[in-house]
Amino acid sequence: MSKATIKDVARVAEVSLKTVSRVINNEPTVKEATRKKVQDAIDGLRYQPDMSARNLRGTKSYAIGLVYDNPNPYYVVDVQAGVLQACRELGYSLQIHPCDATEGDIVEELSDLVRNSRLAGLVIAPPISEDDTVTEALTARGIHFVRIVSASSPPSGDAPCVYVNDRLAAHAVTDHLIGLGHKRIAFLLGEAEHHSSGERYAGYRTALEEHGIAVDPRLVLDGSYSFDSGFRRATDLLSADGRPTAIFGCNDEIAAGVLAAAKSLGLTVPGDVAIAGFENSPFSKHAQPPLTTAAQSIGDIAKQAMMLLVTELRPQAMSDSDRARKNEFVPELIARASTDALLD
Amino acid sequence: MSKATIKDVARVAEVSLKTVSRVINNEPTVKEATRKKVQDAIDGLRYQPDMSARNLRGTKSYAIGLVYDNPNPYYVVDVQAGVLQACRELGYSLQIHPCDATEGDIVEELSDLVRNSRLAGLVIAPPISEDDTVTEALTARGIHFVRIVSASSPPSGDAPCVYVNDRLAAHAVTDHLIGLGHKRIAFLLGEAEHHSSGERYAGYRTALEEHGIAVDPRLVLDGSYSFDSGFRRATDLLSADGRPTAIFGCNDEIAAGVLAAAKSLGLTVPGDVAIAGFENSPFSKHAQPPLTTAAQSIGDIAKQAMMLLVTELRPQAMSDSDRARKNEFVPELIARASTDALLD
DNA sequence: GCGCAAAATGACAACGTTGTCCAATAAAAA
DNA sequence: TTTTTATTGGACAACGTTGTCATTTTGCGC
Repeated sequence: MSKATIKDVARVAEVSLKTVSRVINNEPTVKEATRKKVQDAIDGLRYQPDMSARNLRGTKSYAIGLVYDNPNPYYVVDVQAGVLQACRELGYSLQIHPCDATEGDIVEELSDLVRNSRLAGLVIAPPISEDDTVTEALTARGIHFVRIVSASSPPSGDAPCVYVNDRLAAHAVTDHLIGLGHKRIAFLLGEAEHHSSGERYAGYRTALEEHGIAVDPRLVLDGSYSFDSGFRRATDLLSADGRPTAIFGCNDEIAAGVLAAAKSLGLTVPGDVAIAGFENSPFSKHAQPPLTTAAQSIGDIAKQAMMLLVTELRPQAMSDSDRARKNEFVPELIARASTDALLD
Repeated sequence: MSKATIKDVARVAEVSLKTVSRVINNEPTVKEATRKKVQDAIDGLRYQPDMSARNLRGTKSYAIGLVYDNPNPYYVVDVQAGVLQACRELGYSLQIHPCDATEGDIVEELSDLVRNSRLAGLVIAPPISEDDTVTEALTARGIHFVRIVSASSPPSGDAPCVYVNDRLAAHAVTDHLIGLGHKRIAFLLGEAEHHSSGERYAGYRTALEEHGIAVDPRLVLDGSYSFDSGFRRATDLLSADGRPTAIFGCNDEIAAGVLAAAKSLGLTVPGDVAIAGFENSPFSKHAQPPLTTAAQSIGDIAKQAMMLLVTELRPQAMSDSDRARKNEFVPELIARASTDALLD
C-alpha cells in the first residue's frame, strides 16, 4: 500500500537504480529496449518520483513559486489553475505566494522564498511582474523566473516572458465603438503601475487616430481598477456638459461602476451612453445590460508562462511542440448589449 | 550566501547536530542554557529547517494540503490566505488542491495527493467537506484532516472540525427583517449539497416561528448560489400576486440577482421590497443600494482550521492558547440600505 | 576474431534531516 | 566517597533520489 520507489522499479525492470533515474529524467544515453522495460515497470507500479528526495539531492528542484499581488480573486484563481495544470503535466509542485509589493523588501522576501523552499523558479503575475526594480534585482540574484506582463511586443531583456497584447485588444474594442458611430468616447484608466492600463489606453488612442478622431484629453480620466473609481469618474463625465456617447473602462469593474453611474443618472445603456469594459469578468455577462468586453484566457496564459519557465530550466525536458508555443496572447472582443442593443 | 543548515547551527552553537534537532522539534530533554545557545545560533544564521529533508526522513511531514471545490473565487482566496498565514507561523508548506467533486474518484485522488506529496494532513473546505462519503473514506484510509463546515453545533464523530454557525447568523438577519416590520419574507435556497443553505434556512425558519409568523412554503424556493438563480426566482416571486415584502437570499450572489430582478420590474429597494444576502462579498457593499448581509471572517476560520489540524498532528507543538481556541464562528449581521433606507 | 572507441549501465556517495541507540555527565542516594 | 539514577549529548543509519566516476557492453573497421 505504501508508495513505490525507484528501487522497486529497478527490481521489477531488472536494471540498476541509476538507469531508472536516467529514464525518468529523459537522459539520452539509454537504449530504447531498456527504456521501454523501465517505463513498463514504472507504469505497472504507478510509480511517481518523490519530490522531497529529488529536491533534496540535486542542484535541480521540482518546485516552483507563483507570485502575485493582483487583488482580483477571479484573476488569481484562474492564474493558479493554469499554472497548476502545467505543474501536474510537468511533474512540478506549486508554492503559491500572494504578496504585498508595497510593504517590506519584496526582493528579499522572494529570495528567501526561493532559498527556503528550494524553488527552481518563479512565475510572476502582474502588476508586480511589471516592476523593473524587482525583476532586475531577481535577475542579479540569479533567480529564474518568467513574467506575465502587458505589452504590445516581446519586451527586450533576457528574462523570458509571456505577454498579453492589451493594446491590440483595446484597439479592437475602440474600433467596435467607432463602428457603431461613436465619436466622443471616454476612456477611464486604471492604476499606473499596471502596464495593462497604459497599453489599453495606447490601443484606444491609436484606434481613434486611425479614424481621424482627435483624442479629447477631457475624456481621458485616471483612476483605479475598481467599481468606485468607475462610478465616480462616470458620474462626473455624464453629469457635465458635452458628455461622451460611449465610455470605455479599463476593466470590467470600472465598467460596472460606469453602468451603475449611468443608471443612477437615469441614462439608458446603450441608448444614451454605450459602455465597454475589459477582461471578461464573470459579472460582465450578468450586468444589465451585459457588458461588452475583451476576453483573456488567463488560465492558458498562466499555463504557457509555466511551460516557458520549464523550457528555461530544463530545455531537454520539453517537447518541440511545447517549445514552439507562442508567447503572445491577444484578448478577443466580446460584443454585448452594453454597446449594441441588438446583442444580449 | 547559500542556505544555512543544521550543521552550521551546530558548529556555531558548539553542540551536536542532534541537539540542534532536539531544539528545533521542541523535545523536552534539553537544558535551558543549551536551548538558548542553540536558539541564538538559529536566529543569528537565520536558519530554517529544510522541508524536503524533513519530509523525506521522518514519519512526520511538514506539508499540508488545502482541498476545495467552492466555485467562489472570493471565498477561495480568503481561505488560502488564512491557511497560508497559519502555515507560515507553524512552519508548514501548503499544497493547494482545487478539485471537482463530481468527476472521478475524489477519494482516490486525495489519497494519491497525500501519498505523492507526503502530506501530513488536509484542510477541507465546503462543500466537499460536507460530503460524509468522502470524509468517512478518508478516515478509513487513515488520512488526517480538518473540515470547515456549516453547522449549528459541533458535528459528532471523531474528525476534528471548525464550524460556521450559519443558522444563528441567518436567525439574526431574519430578526432584523422582522424588526423592520416585514411579515412576508421569502427565502431563496442555494444548492442542497452546501450545508450552509440548509442551515441558513433553519435559522430563517426558527426566527419566523419565534415571532409567530407561519412559514409560507410558496415563499421558500430552491435554486443555486448564483446571480442567475436569484434573478429568476425573484422575478417569479415579485411578478406574481401576493409578493413578499422582503427577500432573503442564501448568499450575496443570489441577493444581487434579486436586486437586479427588482430593478428590472421597476420596484424600489427597500421601499417595495427589502433584500438581504449573506457572506459579505465585496460587491455587496457596492450594490445600489448596498446589500444587508452577514459577515464571515473566512481567513480567520481557515487559519483556525489549520491550527486545529496541527494540534491533531503534533499536540506538543502547539501552545495552550492555540489549543484552547474556539472552533465555532458566528457571522455577524451587517445592516445596509437594501433593508433599511436610513443606512448606506 | 581482434582491438578500440563509443555507448550503455552500474556502484557509491551525498543532499539535510530525524530516529535509534549508546556514552557521558550531573544529581541524588547510599 | 561510591553507586545509582536522571539527564543530556553524540555517532550512525536511513529516507529516495541524483551526480560522479568506474565498469561493462556494443558496434565497427580491420
